[in-house]
Amino acid sequence: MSRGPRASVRPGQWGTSDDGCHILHVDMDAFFASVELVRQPQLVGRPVIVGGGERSVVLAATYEARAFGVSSAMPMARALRACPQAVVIRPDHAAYREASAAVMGILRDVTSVVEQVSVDEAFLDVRGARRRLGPPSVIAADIRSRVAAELGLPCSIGVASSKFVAKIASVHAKPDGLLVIPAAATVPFLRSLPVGALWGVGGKTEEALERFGITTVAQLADTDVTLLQRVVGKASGARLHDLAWGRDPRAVETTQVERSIGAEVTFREDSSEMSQIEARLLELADRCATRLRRQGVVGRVVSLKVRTSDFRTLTRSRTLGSPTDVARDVYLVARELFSGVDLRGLDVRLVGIRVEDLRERAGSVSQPTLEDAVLETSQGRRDAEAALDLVRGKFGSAAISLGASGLRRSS
DNA sequence: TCTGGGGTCCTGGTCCGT
DNA sequence: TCTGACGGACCAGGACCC
Repeated sequence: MSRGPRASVRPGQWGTSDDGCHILHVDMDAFFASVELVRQPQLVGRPVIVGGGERSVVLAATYEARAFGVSSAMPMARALRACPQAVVIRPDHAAYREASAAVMGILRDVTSVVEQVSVDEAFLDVRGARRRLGPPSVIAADIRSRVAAELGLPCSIGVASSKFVAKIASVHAKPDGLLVIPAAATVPFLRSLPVGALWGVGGKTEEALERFGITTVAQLADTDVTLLQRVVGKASGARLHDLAWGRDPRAVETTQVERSIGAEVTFREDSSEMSQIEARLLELADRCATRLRRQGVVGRVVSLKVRTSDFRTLTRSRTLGSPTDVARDVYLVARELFSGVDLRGLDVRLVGIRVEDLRERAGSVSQPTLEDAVLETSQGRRDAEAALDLVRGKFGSAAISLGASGLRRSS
């Protein structure tokens, strides 16, 4: 579901040699929509939008819908105005996860060096597979054939000498294509692109660069790095300059460490009702804590996000004395942080909770708090919530939930 | 036009200890 | 005891990605 800007590129325009091009970027085309077309083949050829209700945005759209100007991340209301005849399907994330696992299974047949970036894309380092399966471009073509034949899903693949260039190549290969950027053509290829094609250049950075007359990767590459650093910051400036010259030493990482776990929700209607907001905070804390326990991690920072009816986003965070995976702990901190937010009389549109600074639960030391002494032990609360996990595992997540009454402080 | 939900990373400000 | 420099931790916010 890449959204980067593109230039017009013909297959083979930059050459066909895949020497030194050991990185593949596999990107599923309109993934959620494609999965729905497999499930409902009668919709093939029709404009289909996967998205939620009026206040949500487009998650995926078929190319037939895109022809009407519909694009991912567009507000649903606007998408439906652009394409009123579109078939709208509510997202079924479980189905997409299942399809994603099947795709990743095919990729891991090719090589064990697979880095799954998101539900619909992955990097592969195919150096170790060359002798067995052939050159990278042949491997890429085989992957596309297998994914199409076994799962009925289209994907595009970029083949290049680095992750960043492979990623851009897959964007330019869409839809349902394959693009090789030979190592020797890397810099000329990059120089042909608009600056927004670079990873890390979104709307704001593009505007900032444009003020200095930088609209293409070529212009950025030729700009003094210290000037870039003044415009977009020290770290970003150096990184963008490196990328513009095709310098991207990142390896394909097979293990990824999660740095935070969070959940957020947008109210159907903006609200100022404290009981409603607190109920949502409790749900979110429960969702975060459940995932923390499932992954065997605890977090030391609780961060609250509040979006007001004027679309202003505020964040507040607090570092805990000891890390936690207990919903009650997370909820109480989030509620306290919320009480300190100045809403300026506005209603709340969204609330979110994120638990950060994660570490292995086994290795963490949990210090008893004063509250533990007054109420019950943190371990006791954790045990109770772990019991809920078991019930949910057996009867489904809707079977039981934390109640606000059980979490109320006794003070 | 009217903006989801899951994340990561960076920057700048403040506070505190040395 | 006061002052300033410096670095690290923490915090809030912004930008970006899928």
